Amino acid sequence: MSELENALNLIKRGADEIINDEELISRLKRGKALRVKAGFDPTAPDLHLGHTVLINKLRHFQELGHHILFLIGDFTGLVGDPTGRNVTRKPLTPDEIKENAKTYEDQVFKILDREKTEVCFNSSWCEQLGAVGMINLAAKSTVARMLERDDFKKRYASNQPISIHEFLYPLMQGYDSVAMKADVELGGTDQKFNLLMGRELQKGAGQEPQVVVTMPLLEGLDGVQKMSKSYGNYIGIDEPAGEIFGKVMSISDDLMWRYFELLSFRPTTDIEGLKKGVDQGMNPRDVKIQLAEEITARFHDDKAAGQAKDEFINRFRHGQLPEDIPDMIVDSIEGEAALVHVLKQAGLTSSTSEAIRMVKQGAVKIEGEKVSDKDLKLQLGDSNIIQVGKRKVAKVTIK
RNA sequence: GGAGGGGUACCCAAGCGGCCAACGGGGGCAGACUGUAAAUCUGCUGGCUAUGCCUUCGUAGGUUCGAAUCCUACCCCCUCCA
Repeated sequence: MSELENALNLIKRGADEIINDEELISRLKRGKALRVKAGFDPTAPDLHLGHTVLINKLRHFQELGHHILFLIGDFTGLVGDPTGRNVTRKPLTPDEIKENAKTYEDQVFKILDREKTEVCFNSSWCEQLGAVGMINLAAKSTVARMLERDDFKKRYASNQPISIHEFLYPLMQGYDSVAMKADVELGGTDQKFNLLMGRELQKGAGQEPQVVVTMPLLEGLDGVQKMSKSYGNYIGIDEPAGEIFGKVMSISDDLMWRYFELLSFRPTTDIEGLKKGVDQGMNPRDVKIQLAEEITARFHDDKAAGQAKDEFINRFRHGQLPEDIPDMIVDSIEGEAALVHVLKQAGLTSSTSEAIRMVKQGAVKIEGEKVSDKDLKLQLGDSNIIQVGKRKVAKVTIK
């Protein structure tokens, strides 16, 4: 295979769509490093695996020697993007944005090479635009065109509100491409419209239009909705190793292959092999463990991933208690403390009502013994390991 | 500006004077089972100083022995017309 073919294969891996192939090929043939842009919103500095699908693709480009432009949409952050929410987001202060941007960098450079990545802020050109500039920009598109966009169309059809300024976002994003002279822009499939707007505006500005590469949206832990913080179905890349490992293990056996495709750095041939193995009777659990280990190691290290794996196996396959059990101290009243109140105070349940429910359902164990009496009292000086369900444990001392 | 529809728990969505802490679904949690925090099945899903009490059906008042349900005002969303 030629170098060009190798490059193309890597770029295409997992990608949903490339607009368009020929333009990409002809640019690659020139042999010059391409300016590859991807934008991120600074309102959500906690990255999750869904974001990394895109970052992994940036890494592919980086490995091929291209110039990565990591754009932080701080201007957007100042205004407050209302997309999909009915609660107005409070605009961020410049300090908060700076803070978030820093968090972003810390997280992103677990995947990208810091030395070879240029971080940009769109405020540096958007602020110069001014009201006149904005209106000129707005004149470059039409309402009908905006309503073609799938999410606007859907919201419009289902009587969901669309604010006027949401129409400005695609334009601003497109303008970023002009200002950055992007050769390639990456985004999720939901970004397609915005990405294409970049092409339009670049043409208007006399530039060669950028090649657009869209990446599929990663499904969250539920396997249905896209991974997002607001759905609570995400794996944050800042989470402890044990959490990342466990969450990966909690995805369904079907979803696992999707994660392999979009998140693993293992060659496609490896993954095909694993699939065949499972078809021939290999336990999917063991394959999932490999995936969990790879992903955990990426955001921590091999050692932490190994520990997370051992702990997981001990805990869930052999039913052992975790190694680190937090110590909690709960006050007694007149020498005793009701179990349900202890559970709440120790943070094992969120309310006493929930504690009662948990006891009723047989979820509470003291020193491994199931508790069925919801009126049980603990005595002053008692110190017990209390479990609620499989995942919550604490050593609770009554003081 | 005019006419109409609508705002119910984490989300969707019933209820339209007492039997409503509020049907159903989703999500979440728990239990059983298991090869995994997979799949499947079952249960639970406002709070509390707890056999009772308190808060919750857009907001604020009112009617009533009693309101998510009726009345008034206000706020917000949507549709059509202008």
